[in-house]
Amino acid sequence: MTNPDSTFLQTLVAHIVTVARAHGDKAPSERELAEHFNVSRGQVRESLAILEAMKVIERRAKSGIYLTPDVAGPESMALFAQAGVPLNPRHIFEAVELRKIHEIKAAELAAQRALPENFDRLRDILARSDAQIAAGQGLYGLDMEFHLEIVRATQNDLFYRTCANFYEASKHRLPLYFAKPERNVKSHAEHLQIFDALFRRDSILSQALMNAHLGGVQSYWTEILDGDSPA
Amino acid sequence: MTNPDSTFLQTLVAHIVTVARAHGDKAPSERELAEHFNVSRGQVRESLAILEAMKVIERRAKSGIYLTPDVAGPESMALFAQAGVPLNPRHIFEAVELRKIHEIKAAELAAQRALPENFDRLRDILARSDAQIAAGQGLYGLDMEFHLEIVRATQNDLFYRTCANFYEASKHRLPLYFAKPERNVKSHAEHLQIFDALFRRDSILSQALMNAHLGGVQSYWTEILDGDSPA
DNA sequence: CGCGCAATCTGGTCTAACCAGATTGGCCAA
DNA sequence: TTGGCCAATCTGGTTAGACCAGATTGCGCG
Repeated sequence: MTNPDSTFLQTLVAHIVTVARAHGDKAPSERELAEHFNVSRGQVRESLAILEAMKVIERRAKSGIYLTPDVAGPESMALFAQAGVPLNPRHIFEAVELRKIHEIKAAELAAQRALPENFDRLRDILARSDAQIAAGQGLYGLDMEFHLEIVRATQNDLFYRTCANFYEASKHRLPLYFAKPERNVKSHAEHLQIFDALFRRDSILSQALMNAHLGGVQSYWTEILDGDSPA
Repeated sequence: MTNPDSTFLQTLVAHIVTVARAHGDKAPSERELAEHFNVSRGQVRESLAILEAMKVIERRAKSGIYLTPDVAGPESMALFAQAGVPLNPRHIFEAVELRKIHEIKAAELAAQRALPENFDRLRDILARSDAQIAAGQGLYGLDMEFHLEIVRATQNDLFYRTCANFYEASKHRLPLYFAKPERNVKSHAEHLQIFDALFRRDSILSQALMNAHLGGVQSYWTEILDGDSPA
């Protein structure tokens, strides 16, 4: 998904979904897809293998390709993960809620378990953020780095990977959020506070600050979505 | 990963990891792998595409295939997800901790948000569990269904999918856990209590019961792992 | 001993087949 | 007209062979 040509995967999926709207529907054949996109069949098969592993499609030998019958609603995880797919308010709400579930707990655990190297990395991230802010630039990826490093500081690798996957999936929304300078300044200031609480190993305060921080994100999106078109 | 020939993916990964560890994280070339497993290069490439999407490997054009530089230890998420790969104590600990993070919160939210249909499904699952227990059979998948339904009851689809993926990945460990009859009876009894708390919309109690329930799971694994060989 | 070029290796991509089961459409018989 | 059966067609699965261009390596020359 982070590959250079992950765009192909996305357009492929978009095309497939366009042709086969409902779950369980049949997608174009490999040969058709290959011709449509002007690539070889092998190329298509490689992408289809990934989509199958992601459970977006199902390939039935000698029969065809089908959208995976979905047990829990029309939007699949994979589709959600795609950059460019318009997100509806419900998606945003769910995403932020999940972040809160993960990261408030992460803050609590990180305050207890963070190692010197975690603090070092956090300091480095904050320093770079500082420079970025001073230069009038947005935080973008640095925000993600900061939050992920906190999860990493829980020393739970599985937890870290889960969150990392999730961030990867929502990365494309960052530019929108950090477009406004004042939001960057506010975020950065809050990050500094959180770091302070973590460094003092204050679990309770860390949790509270993280909660407030993410609450801000939540209300931002609410605002945006109540306004005009969703991004 | 649930495909019929997912075994090939597994043996492939096992081979790659074995070889790569000895050669500075560089895996055998596609051509070598193809020959080694007596399959075509296309076949290998399809599997490699999946492994790359899973971030187990990195394919560098014209250079080679490398194990993804692992930011947090040698065992990757994907390896963890594989059935048959021996789990070490750290994995177990992390998995249970992540379950607690997810499911205690899920219990809290479910108590507040569960819809009649969620209760219906939970009742059905419990009824089937009853039958299973009465017949002296293990719970196996029913345990997973119960826990997942609670997450679904939070009405956060993204949350549900995240947990569903995670369960899918650890499914293979269930038979070990539910081999002992008394464990089934205990789990079932606790499930009934949790359902009761949820139905009475008691967030606090639901959380507490879930915490205790998962605590039991935790100590079970601790026991097992302190004992003999990990499963 | 060190530098540079050439042979080699590697992933990336494409074409052209064959296989065997799934699917379908048309033809024939009732 | 209708029912059923068989053959042509389509589909994913899999393989072989070839070409490209950059990465890598190693040999030989200075």
